[in-house]
Amino acid sequence: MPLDDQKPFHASKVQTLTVLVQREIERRILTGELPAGDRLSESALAADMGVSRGPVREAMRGLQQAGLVEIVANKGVVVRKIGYDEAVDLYNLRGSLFAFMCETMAARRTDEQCGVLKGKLEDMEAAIRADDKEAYFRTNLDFHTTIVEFCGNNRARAVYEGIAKEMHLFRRRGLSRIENMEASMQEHEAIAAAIIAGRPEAARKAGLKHIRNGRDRFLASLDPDSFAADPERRPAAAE
Amino acid sequence: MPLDDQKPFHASKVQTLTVLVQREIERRILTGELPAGDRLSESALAADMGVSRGPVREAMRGLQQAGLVEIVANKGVVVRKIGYDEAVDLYNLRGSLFAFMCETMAARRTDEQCGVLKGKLEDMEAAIRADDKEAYFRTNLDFHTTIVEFCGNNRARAVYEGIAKEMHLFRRRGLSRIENMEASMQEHEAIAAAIIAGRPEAARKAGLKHIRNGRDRFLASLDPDSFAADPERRPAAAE
DNA sequence: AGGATGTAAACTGTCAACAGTTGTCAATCC
DNA sequence: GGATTGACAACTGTTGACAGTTTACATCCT
Repeated sequence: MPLDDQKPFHASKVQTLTVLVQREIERRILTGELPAGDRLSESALAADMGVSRGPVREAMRGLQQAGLVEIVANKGVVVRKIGYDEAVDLYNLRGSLFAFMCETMAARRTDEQCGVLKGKLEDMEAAIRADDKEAYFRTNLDFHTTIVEFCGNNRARAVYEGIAKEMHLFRRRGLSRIENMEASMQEHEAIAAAIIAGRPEAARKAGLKHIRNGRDRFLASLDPDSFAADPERRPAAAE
Repeated sequence: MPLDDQKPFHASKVQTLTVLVQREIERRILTGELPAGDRLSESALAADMGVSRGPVREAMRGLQQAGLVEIVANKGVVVRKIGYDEAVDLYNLRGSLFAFMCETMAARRTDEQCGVLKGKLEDMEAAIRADDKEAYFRTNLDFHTTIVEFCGNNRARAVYEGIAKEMHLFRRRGLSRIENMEASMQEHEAIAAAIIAGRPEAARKAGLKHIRNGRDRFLASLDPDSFAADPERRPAAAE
């Protein structure tokens, strides 16, 4: 037993290669390192990470179920590409989920949770006063995460986070810019107020409105060719 | 190759073994053939199905992401066991999703879809008049599926169906008996009426109420020891 | 007898090799 | 010249084997 191993704790080998690989590929997809539509070669990825193809294949199976890649038999796996309609669907679904979480948290909230939520709100206000868009983006994310966690429904949280990851497939990098911090902030205040007041229905409506506004802001910001890469998904401009 | 069978056309080999295995294991779990809490041995399953361990392992990875099994490194995979609180969470989440779908369909419905929906409703009425619980159960399922499909949001449908599968993990077999067909039928009529009338908000409320009533009926029907198998999940009756 | 310890069996994690399929590209034929 | 065909290359699907870990059990000591 080599006792020179300088690991702080032995917590190293409890991780299986498959999990590591899946996490790494997911990271590459979410950061855009592997852009949507890219074809992923098992051999190449395996060689790149210094593992065999087994763990890579298993990781792919997980990513497929998560909706991040598509697998075609005997052809390979590609990073999933999301069309216009699907993007709208995802926004709507996420809105419904977030509304549900706001509602649920409003019904179950504790005083401590309210305190934490108020804190996040103040962080955002501070970022606005400092006109620090980067900080606002971060605290904004934090605010959402807080609600998602405090709603207490773990399955809903898992689904929500999965959808959020999926949405990275069409939100281009650098969307961290917030167009209208004040408007966004007002929506956050409405959500927090309803939750803290313990009014589930009001919280639900506020949460839904917030995501819908985000959706509309995003769609409005699209140049028409954004989804041109897969035009066959586009036509259904109805509804 | 004992798995693939009497396919009339050669359309069999486009299916990969992993998919077949995953489907088969999922079937065994949903039918209760592999009960919740059971430990699954890769070697045993592989031998039983006449394939090697590779496809089985890949299938497991997919089932894990779907929430049907849990995988612990170096220990194995067990059919997921759902505690009382998680069951309630799943019902609530499903209610929120179904409500969203009713709302969405009400906003997008076509005349043709309304016709189909009316047809399903009549099928259920016929089953009630005939006092055929089996037929009612079937047409009831059909009614729900129709809404889920016609809402047009494919991602929402996938999530909903995943949740529904997961709920099989705690709904014991033979729950197909419907306690109160008339009450259930009234709720269905309210949903259909709101959708056909094109009133999204009313449809949402009707759909939500329906699942909530189903949840309460289910919870009320529990003998207190139903979830005793994993008592550590029970205590958190607070919050 | 009861608990600790060491050993063996069984199983999971990983890998490398084989088999089958898809897509490409050049040679051939009309 | 253009389309068809056939072989080759690259890749995926599947398998069997090997290595490391966990678990159960028998043994030994107190």
